[in-house]
Amino acid sequence: MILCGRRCRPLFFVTSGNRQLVMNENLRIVSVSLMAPPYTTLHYRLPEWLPEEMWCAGLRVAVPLGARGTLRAGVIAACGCAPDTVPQGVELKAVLWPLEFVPLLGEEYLEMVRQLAVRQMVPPGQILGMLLPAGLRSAGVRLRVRAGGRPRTLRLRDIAKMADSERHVLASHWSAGRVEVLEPETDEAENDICHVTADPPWPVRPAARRQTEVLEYLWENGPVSRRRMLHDLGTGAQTPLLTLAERGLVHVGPLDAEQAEVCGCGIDSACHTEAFENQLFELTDAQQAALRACTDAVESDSAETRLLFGITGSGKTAVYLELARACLEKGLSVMLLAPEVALACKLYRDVQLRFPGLPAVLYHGYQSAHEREQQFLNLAAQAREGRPVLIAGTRSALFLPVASLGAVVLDEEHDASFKQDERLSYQAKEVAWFRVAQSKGALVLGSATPDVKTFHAVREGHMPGIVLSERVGGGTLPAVELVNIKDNAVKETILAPQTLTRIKETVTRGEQAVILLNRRGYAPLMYCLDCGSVARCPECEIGLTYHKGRERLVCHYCGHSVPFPSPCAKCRGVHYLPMGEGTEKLEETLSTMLPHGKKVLRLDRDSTRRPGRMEQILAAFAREESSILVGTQMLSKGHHFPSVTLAVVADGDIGLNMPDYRATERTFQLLVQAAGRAGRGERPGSVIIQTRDPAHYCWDYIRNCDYEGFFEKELEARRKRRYPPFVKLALIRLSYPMDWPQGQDRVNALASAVRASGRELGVSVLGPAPAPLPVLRGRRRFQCLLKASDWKTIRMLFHAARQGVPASSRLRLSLDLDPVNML
DNA sequence: AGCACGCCGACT
DNA sequence: GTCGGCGTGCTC
Repeated sequence: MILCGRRCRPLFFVTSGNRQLVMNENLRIVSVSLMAPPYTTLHYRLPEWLPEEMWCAGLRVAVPLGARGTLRAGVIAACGCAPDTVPQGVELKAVLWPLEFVPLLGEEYLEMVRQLAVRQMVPPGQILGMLLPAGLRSAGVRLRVRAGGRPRTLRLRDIAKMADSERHVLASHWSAGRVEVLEPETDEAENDICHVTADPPWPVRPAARRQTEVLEYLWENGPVSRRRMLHDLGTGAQTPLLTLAERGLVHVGPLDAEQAEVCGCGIDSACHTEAFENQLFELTDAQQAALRACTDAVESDSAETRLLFGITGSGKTAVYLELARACLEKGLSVMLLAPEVALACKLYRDVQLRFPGLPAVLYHGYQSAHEREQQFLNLAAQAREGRPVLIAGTRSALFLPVASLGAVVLDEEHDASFKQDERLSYQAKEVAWFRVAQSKGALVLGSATPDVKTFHAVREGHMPGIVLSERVGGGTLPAVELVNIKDNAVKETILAPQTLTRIKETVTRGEQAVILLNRRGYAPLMYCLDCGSVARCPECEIGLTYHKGRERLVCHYCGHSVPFPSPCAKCRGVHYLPMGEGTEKLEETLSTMLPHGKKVLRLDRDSTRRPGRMEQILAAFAREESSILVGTQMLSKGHHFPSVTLAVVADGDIGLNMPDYRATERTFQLLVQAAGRAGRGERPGSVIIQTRDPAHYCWDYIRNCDYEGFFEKELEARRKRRYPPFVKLALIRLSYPMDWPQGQDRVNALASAVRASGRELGVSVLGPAPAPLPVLRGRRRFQCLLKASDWKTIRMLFHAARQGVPASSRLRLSLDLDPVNML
């Protein structure tokens, strides 16, 4: 096979007539990865109406598909395919027209796409469909031709209908630069973003079921395009949506600039960014050493990894920024990536503050489609010209095109959200490593509580670790205190009396407190006093959580909800006992207990559903409009409030008993991070952790902020129980619809096949056991845990298992390598 | 995703 | 007898 290079000229000419013809025939077949369904990679002839040398891998093209020749956008995967790679008996269609003059994607980018495709076991087109912004994978573009008299605009499908001679004329205009590719017509349904404008309960008649359905859907799914909503809810939702829009309960339309701003970066004005003015300009010796270690990694002629292990406030960001500058000065690109939009924005702002005028770009998922498209195009152009850029963003920025990547920095590398994404499940660390490996750059992992696997790699000598052990500016670590709540006398709240006292003292002094409770809603369990049953989700069999403000019982796994009050599903009774306590109730309880005039704010997924709400809440708390902020783990990340002197972890045990080998590790990380919220200002802070198990080994390490001690203990436990980093772990998830009678038999049959090939390949197979959530969204779920010495064997096993399931089967199986949550 | 082809209920 | 429902299957 002959692959054309970037500037694709035919690789060779053969002068003798006949042979040249044969060669040209070969060169005139390309394979195209479709970026829209069916996402396959298909072969096409190159058309005679455009010059041969313009086609090359990475070029986006429009191709006809199917009997009616409807157009799809695709990317040329390879040029000059041998005719024998084309399946027999298919008549090749011709590529219709290119979508651009120069290829959007370079060879390195295509290689990344191929790798991802292999790893996810999906066609490359599907990967492209996920990585490129919508406008760049649409065949709906128009061409503006400036030739002769007045310019005309034509759609690509008009070209499909043209006579050959006409196409040749157009082609000559194209080659002479008289044609411009216009952006695809913006799809109104795609551009209209719908979101709820008021918190529940909403003033809607109970009889208006469709309106309630729309509101609940939007509440559950956040701002979504009208297209997606109608797709999910059916076109029947159109009328109720318009009614709601008219009544002002729902906003429909493009997000205006102000809202878009607040959606992503309003956080800047809400939180004080750390005082870089004082700290950053002079690096401490430790920071200098860390910086040197990182720049060495950039300069070496192989790709290298560094762990930057530093407690909160030890000045990691300053090192990142100096590293970024060093890279740019050498003409290399840099990516600074954070696990959350707000943190990414903060990094970006830090860059702007520190190095005004540097070519920096902010990229995250909350930007408009058009914005992302422009960014992608811009970066691709810079990459083609080899100009270095600095990208600050969330992990989705990993997939932007850049030239000569000097370094990728993953801040908070232990964060689980570096693994998961709704559309694409990937390990940011692995993709980042792949990208720096391509350019022999450096991967810098930063964390105060590194992933156990990462730290193990350091200990084993696979990567150098750099320690920043002192807080810049000499702030002290907060004192950590355990409160036993096993025999809590006060039943109304999970907060023990002494905790309450401490909270009251704090707010009376005019200081602030944050309270972490990792359960949203009002009450996680609703107990029917008439029949003694607990309200459960009909789809998931999981307990429904009472949301008081919303007047509904909600399933936290699938989002299904029922109005409350409504009769018990079992006995039609109407008397319930709410049990347990979520953030909503804690907020309510606390506000009745505080001294007069002291207020409570709440930060969780429910209070921040409307665009901009999170920033408003954080800003109000930063302005000290309230004394207490109650919230889920959302509030443990990176925010900096100088007046907070007390952090309370209301239930330190959540997570310790989860069915996940990483539960302890994650509890440790979360709690250390939460502890970092207190005492970041002038006044010393303290932390209270409430627990039913004060003897658990992890508390001592948390109290002393002793990561390494914790690491040793945890590693020993994993060695004993054969968990990563000592083995590779994967989960095969199986599910079938509950109404499928043969389901159980099929699962059993598949399971014995998997166990058999497991024995053959040396993979230990556990299960299948019912998943921790045995029923979800109407499907019964099982999982098989696989332990092997390498990933390849696991993939082989999964491939074999999937071969054994007919395509028509209602049994679904998916492979999760190194599962982040085992639920 | 579209759009074909292909087998079973309420109509001229 | 036909029109039409949407259940599988393919697209170079």
